[in-house]
Amino acid sequence: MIRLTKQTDYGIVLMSQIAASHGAQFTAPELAQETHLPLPMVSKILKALTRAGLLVSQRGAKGGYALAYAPAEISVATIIAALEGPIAITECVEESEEACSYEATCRVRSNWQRINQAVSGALAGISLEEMAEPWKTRSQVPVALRPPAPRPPAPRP
Amino acid sequence: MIRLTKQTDYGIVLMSQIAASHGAQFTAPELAQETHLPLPMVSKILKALTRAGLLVSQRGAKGGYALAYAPAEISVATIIAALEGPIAITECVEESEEACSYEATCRVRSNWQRINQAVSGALAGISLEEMAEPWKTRSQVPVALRPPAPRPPAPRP
DNA sequence: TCAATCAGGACCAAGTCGGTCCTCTTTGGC
DNA sequence: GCCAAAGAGGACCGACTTGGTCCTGATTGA
Repeated sequence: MIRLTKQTDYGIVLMSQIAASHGAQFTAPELAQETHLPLPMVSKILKALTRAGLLVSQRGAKGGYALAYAPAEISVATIIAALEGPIAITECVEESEEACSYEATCRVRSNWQRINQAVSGALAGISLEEMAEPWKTRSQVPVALRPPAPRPPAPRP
Repeated sequence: MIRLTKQTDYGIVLMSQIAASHGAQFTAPELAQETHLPLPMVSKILKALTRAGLLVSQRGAKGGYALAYAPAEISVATIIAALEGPIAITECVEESEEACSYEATCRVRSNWQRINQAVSGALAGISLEEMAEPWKTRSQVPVALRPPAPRPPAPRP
């Protein structure tokens, strides 16, 4: 299914939590408590985000994690990419030019790129800053659109 | 990762193949041959698409599958939904109101809806008709947009 | 020196996916 | 009326991915 892993899900929650207190530094246990997520998981994810360069860490006593960039500069797409690699809706859009054997005959190949761009464009259009505050308060138009989506065929009797 | 299952991937390929020959009827073996996908898989997927109402099937000798709607009326989102259920980027946007236990404290809950809408909007904006022909030939603007996506932070040294 | 923190793996149970196969039912042609 | 071609519907299994835990270091401030 088109679904983020829980790790990424949690990662966005954590980043949002940090973003909500501008520039503050949090320890893993603090974040685990505030988000009600299991500490080992939180710790694991924070490490990954640090390795990816989205967080900066301070070791030792009085240590913790803080954002490496302003919330407005970090998009949801970036966080996803940090935790699970480049967004690739399908194997055949992955950069690894591992030549899918059907490439020559596959008529949709080029269109996968397009779908992928649509999705990652949508995700790149949402910043951490926006994630940190409830949606309601924002007067926003939805990000991706095109006239009324083709009405989904009703389930046949 | 944000990735479609192969079943869905193949499903879109198959639907596109059928769409490319307007209204024609194909047998599973024919489609397997044209797309170079394993027959049992093809068969399985066609059955699922039929059950979902996107294809109509004709049993018996001279049987086969054909589209239930015009290619322009079927969106990629519809196909995905048919094969793997409603698009839900995260557990907490699933309709089943299975009350995630953190709901009260989760600050991003409402924003997941938004991400989900962005993604499904992007997918709903691409029709099967477009998938059936190579991208190059179309003079299209990308589907999902918003001004220049916030530049992704460069990987830190 | 010690306790608090982060870093980096190893490890495992459970679930999901990709793929195959088998047995029915339906239908058209001879 | 019989047979072959085709779809319908499952059962089944191996392999991989995920979610989650735990352990052992390395740093650093008090």
